Amino acid sequence: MAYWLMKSEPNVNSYDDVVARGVPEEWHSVRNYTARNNMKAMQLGDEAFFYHSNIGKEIVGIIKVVALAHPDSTAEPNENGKIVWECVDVLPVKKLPKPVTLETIKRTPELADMALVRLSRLSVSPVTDAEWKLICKMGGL
DNA sequence: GCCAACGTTGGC
DNA sequence: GCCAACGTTGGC
Repeated sequence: MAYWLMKSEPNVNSYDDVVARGVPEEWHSVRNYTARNNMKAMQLGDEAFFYHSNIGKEIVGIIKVVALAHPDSTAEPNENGKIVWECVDVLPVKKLPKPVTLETIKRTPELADMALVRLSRLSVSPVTDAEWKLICKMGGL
């Protein structure tokens, strides 16, 4: 069981939007190979932090992987007729009672080296067990 | 709105 | 295969 962090712009798809729909949904529109590869490495039941980029800049909840990587329904085939972009399907698990902000993460020595901080443009990144546990605790879980 | 970081593209 | 130019992401 591995842990991840997935970014979304809350004005496009917020955690509350996902909860309100209440059905599994594709984590579509990722167009970066590293992020895609991270999704291909995900297993059923893996959990991920849901991070609001641009607005809020904080981890607001937890989602889980309910379908392994499959072709992204929003992707166009390339010149060889292949769809290279894939995504997993996710469901919300629970909201963090206290969102953990990027600022807090940067100020916390144990978290300052997270992929979220080091690779700020990567929209799907790995989270270590230690980072996961600490953020859950800081988030009030 | 600016800019740093980084990925992609295309000329050579 | 290198590198300059350009585009995008996302924090500030």
